[in-house]
Amino acid sequence: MSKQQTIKATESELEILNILWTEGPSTVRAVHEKLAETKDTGYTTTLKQMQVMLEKGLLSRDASTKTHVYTAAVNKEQAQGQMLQRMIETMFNGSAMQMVMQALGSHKTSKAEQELIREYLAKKTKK
Amino acid sequence: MSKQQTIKATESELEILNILWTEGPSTVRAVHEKLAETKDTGYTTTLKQMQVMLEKGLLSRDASTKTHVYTAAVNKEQAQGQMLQRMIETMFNGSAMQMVMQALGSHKTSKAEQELIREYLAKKTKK
DNA sequence: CCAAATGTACGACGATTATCGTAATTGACA
DNA sequence: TGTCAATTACGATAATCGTCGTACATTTGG
Repeated sequence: MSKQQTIKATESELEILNILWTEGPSTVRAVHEKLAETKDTGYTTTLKQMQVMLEKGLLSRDASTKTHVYTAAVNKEQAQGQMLQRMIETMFNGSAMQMVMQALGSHKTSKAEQELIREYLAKKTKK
Repeated sequence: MSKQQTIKATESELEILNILWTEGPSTVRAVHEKLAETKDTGYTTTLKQMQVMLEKGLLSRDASTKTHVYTAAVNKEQAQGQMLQRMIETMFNGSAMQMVMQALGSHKTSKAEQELIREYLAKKTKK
């Protein structure tokens, strides 16, 4: 069991990881098509990125058929937690609350979202 | 008022920005000393980074005296908001709640912190 | 007034990123 | 079974990052 010390990924890599996390094991073409919805880069770019990510241990793949199938090799929750933690440390002086407040205060977070968060916390408190 | 389109900063730059945000206008030496508490790089490295950040418009400076004084040129709340938003979009499928849940679920977030967040939200709800 | 000491400027270097062109491979099917 | 369209492999390139050595500039204390 290769314990992944610290997960380090760039913005682009995170995008790819997220696609794999939500879509499950996918081909390069599938990932690329998903990416193409928001950005405009060539197929080989995506391919290369995923090959590099494989090298780094961020992805794994099944190469038994012509069209390889890639899978996220890092745990979603763990990766998210680490990213968040890093952000909290470098930008919010280590305070998760400051970060949550910023997230809730932002106009980009909808009222509905805020309401959901409150409910979640209420439930968590009550338990 | 030069509208900063999108604030883009690396991890290192964020560290420097955060120091300036909390300490206020500072000299390179002051920033470097603060940085030295956690990392171990040379003075000129910090200097160069800050010069690059000046170039990029992330910092401004008063060079009227020998020892220049640098100031964060980007708004703290705006920068934090953008970073958060980007993270929410690329890693949490656009859901702030998913992010908050992850942050609260992490064992790195202390009970005390969680309690504070609950209080904050309770107050916000009551109002 | 001049020599340390303290700062800044400049540029270089290796590593990594994002991007892509082109070559090699392979599997399906006519 | 040979061809062709799709896919992967293999660099190459330009940009950015983090790092620092070294040269140049400027105070300031003796």
